[in-house]
Amino acid sequence: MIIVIIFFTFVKRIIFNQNQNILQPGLPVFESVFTIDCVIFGFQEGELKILLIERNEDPYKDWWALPGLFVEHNEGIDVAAERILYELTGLGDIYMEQLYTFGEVNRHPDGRVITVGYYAMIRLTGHKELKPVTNYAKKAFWHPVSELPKLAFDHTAIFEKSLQKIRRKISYQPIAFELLPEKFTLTQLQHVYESILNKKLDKRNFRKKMLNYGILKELGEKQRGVSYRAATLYKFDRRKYAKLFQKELSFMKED
Amino acid sequence: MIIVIIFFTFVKRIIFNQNQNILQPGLPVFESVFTIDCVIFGFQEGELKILLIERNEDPYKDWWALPGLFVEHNEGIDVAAERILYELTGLGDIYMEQLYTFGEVNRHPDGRVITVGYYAMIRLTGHKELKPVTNYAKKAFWHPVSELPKLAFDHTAIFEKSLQKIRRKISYQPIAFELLPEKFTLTQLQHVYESILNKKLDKRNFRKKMLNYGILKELGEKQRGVSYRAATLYKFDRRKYAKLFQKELSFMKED
DNA sequence: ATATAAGGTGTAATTTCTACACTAAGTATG
DNA sequence: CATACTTAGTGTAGAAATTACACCTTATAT
Repeated sequence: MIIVIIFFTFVKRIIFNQNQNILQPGLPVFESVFTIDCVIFGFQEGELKILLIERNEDPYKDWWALPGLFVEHNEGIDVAAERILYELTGLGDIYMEQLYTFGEVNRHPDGRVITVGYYAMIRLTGHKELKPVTNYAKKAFWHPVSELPKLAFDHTAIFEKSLQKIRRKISYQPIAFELLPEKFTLTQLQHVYESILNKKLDKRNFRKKMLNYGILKELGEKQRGVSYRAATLYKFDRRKYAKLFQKELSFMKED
Repeated sequence: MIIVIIFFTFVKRIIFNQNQNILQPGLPVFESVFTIDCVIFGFQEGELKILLIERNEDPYKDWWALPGLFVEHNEGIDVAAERILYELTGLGDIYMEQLYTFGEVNRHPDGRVITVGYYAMIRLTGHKELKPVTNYAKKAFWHPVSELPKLAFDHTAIFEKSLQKIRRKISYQPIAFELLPEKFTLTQLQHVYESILNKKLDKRNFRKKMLNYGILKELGEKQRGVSYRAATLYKFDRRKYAKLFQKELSFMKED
């Protein structure tokens, strides 16, 4: 009996998945289901938002959730993250970083599912259309982080971890531009910081510090179409930004 | 034929693993094998070391590797990390933090295996005996990070990531004590920093800074059994350390 | 022309960081 | 017991970064 089962198990593997594991006998091998969930931050209407989907599948059908799906056998997890985000929201070519892996036994009601969280901060101009490409999601929608709905699974915990992460990150790397349009004012930039850190910053000190980084390039232009006095527009200088970033990295690598 | 295979697959699941996944039909579910690898830092003979095992199983039999094994279905990954470290090295009750998840397709020669890296910094006094409890490992041994052997799988990359992580970490949190005995001298502490950061630090500035944190308690005692002038011993003040750490956390949580 | 709302600017006090070199104290040796 | 040796232990001045703080300017709307 047992032999028959083992035999069919192997046949199944060969048929369904060439890349399936053939692990040494003697090892207690358990296979698990593996997903990726994405926390995508955007800045819209002066607020920090994240991208949620409305699920179209059980469990948690009709709930809001982070965009997340299963990882396939023939794709690395970084690549999988990009595919998954695209399939559920229509957003492509988004570079995400790994956040944390959530592997509590009961985090998924239907069985053992381990998930890797990814996060990114993106620019919302060019108004990318949100439309799920598969039908695991009914729709995708930006929600302000200040008033998130209840989320499926442990997604609230994943979101909170990602918020902690970007708070830390903007404190030692000036990456807040990623949330703004190409051209932005210093006040807009300050608002991004304030909404991530959730506290007010001093205007003069903020400007002094940002300009001192030396990665902002003042454009000749002013804001257009705004009531009251228009502010100067800046963009960030990729060359100098790269240099600063390298310094940051070299601090980490330090030989 | 296919029906028979599916049937036996279910039978196998029921027999071998009660906790197996029962996931909704319609989803393209691929199961993967899941492991944890641990990077354990220690400080011995004035050097930063990590704990390696000599593998007793294919693939990479007889190679040096990070202690790592499969995660079981009924254990969360944090718990699994502790179990795995114990089984391969005999070290128990070690609190580890998650490092990163490595999920490249071909990182394991026998199939798709995703691994979660964990790391810890531990105190080597009380001379914990290293003896593998299972026979997946022949032995466990401390290796200086300055001259590591070639490691199995992508374990060298995992190690490098962990080194980056602790470098960052000691730069904003004074956690280097974890590597030292209960009572230590400031010079010993400085050596720990120097070997992690891999650069010389200024003695006076280092002492000033450490004492300013206010988490070191000067014991009345001096070093014993040392040639030449004995240095003052310190231990770290858990209460004040906890306070500082809370402040650190509250910076992260910030409401 | 006037009111309104945001843009934009400087300084002083404090704290933190960096660079730098000599004396003190205990052990080992002859 | 005198001397050599080795590590312990200490302070200061200049530079850089951080903080707190308030008013005038300028474009638009009425």
